[in-house]
Amino acid sequence: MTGSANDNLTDAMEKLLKGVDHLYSEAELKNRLVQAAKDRRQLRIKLGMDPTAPDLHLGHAVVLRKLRQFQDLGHRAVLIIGDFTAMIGDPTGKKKTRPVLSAQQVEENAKTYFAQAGKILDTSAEKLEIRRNSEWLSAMNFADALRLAQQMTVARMLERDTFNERYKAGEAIYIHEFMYPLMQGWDSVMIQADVELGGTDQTFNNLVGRDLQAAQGQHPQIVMIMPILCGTDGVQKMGKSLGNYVGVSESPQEQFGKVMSIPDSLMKQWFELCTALSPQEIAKLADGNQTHPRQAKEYLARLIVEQFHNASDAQAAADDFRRRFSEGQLPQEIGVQEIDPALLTNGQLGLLTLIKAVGFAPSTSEARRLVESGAVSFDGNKVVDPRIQVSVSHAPILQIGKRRVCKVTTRQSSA
RNA sequence: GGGCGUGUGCCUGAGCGGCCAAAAGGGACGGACUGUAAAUCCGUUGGCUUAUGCCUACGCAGGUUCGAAUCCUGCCGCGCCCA
Repeated sequence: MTGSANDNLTDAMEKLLKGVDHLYSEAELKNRLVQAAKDRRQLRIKLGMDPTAPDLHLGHAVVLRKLRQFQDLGHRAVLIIGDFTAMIGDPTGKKKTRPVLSAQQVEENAKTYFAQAGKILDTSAEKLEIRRNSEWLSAMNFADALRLAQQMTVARMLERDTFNERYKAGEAIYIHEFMYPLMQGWDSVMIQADVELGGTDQTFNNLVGRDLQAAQGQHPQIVMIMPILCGTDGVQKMGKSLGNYVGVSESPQEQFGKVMSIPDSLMKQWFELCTALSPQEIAKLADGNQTHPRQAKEYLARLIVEQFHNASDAQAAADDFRRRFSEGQLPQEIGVQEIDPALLTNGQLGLLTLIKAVGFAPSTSEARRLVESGAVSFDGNKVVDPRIQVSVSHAPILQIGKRRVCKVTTRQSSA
């Protein structure tokens, strides 16, 4: 009994430590796991979500996957919807004041969030608890807030990188920004978190939670920090606004293609943070002498697509990719775009108009540029003259570059 | 409250009253080469039913000029310094 319990613990620790950037602290986590097993109690694993960004990508998935591991070991994920803290916004940079979200917007964003997070998390009731921090934060009055502020010194606040840098650079730091870490830390107190997960940018906030809990006589939470995933450009961290992300709800084709486009230098990190492969397997795949980089990348792409779709979708995406980009052929399935018959004059319309109508270019000028630069082919023939008129009665294929292809038909006037 | 400074295209950042749809770099897009990798090279990068044409653009509103992103006035935003 003791022997196998120990083995379980070792296994669990090994699993939980994989891919972790920082852990405060390993010893505490181990003790907490042992104690929980003894008390037959689930650990409460906290993760905060920002209700303004409902589009999840691979970067979010890194932390969510870690949370899932805890769930698989029997623990309970406690997701905090930061509806109250969203009024401030995490002061990671100099952003304009966030618009206050209505309760309804928060609700909708949360719904979208869970629809996506559900692809990764175990959503069964005993493994997942969802809370909103307005629940306790909006009930606090000024005196409560002051008591909370008493727990922290300015010097301590200024340790935080973003504050430190801004302070040294002489940039403005508003007092209310100091409240953010305190509020987030208070969340930990209120839900009695055992562990809080987060990316490296959350280190300070999460550690504040530890202090506040200790001051309230709770066992301070263990803080587990995951690395920030690099985006497809291989330079900046993955983010929606940077356009270098792979979204969890994108199509298998899109996900596959995006993964294939990452720089080789990024593969190792992605294998580590986005797949369940062992370090040994990863070492083999990341070594160009043992595995051809293209091979390795294709495998990576499949593993990732599988997580958000399924194995056969991943296979299909791989086949499609090969066909289109390696062999330069048209895809198996070509999407059909219908255009408004009103655009036709004597059964024809200008090529530029067509390109715009099917959404391949945002403006006629852009369409013109594409044509003039030799990117466009119609009906299998390259077209360079922007003035050409075409007919679409035979459902011709329009292609721009390698990625944009469609079959064009006219919409049947049904009304 | 006072003083000084600043506000340009997706971003950074030049810009003499005319030659500015606006230098340069980045990014993005298209092409060549490839493994939709990296590196390199070429082209494009406000809009307009298709244009040696027109329209809209340099924080906002006015003004001075034949003519303004460039000068003047007011307003707004941002930053620094003094109080």
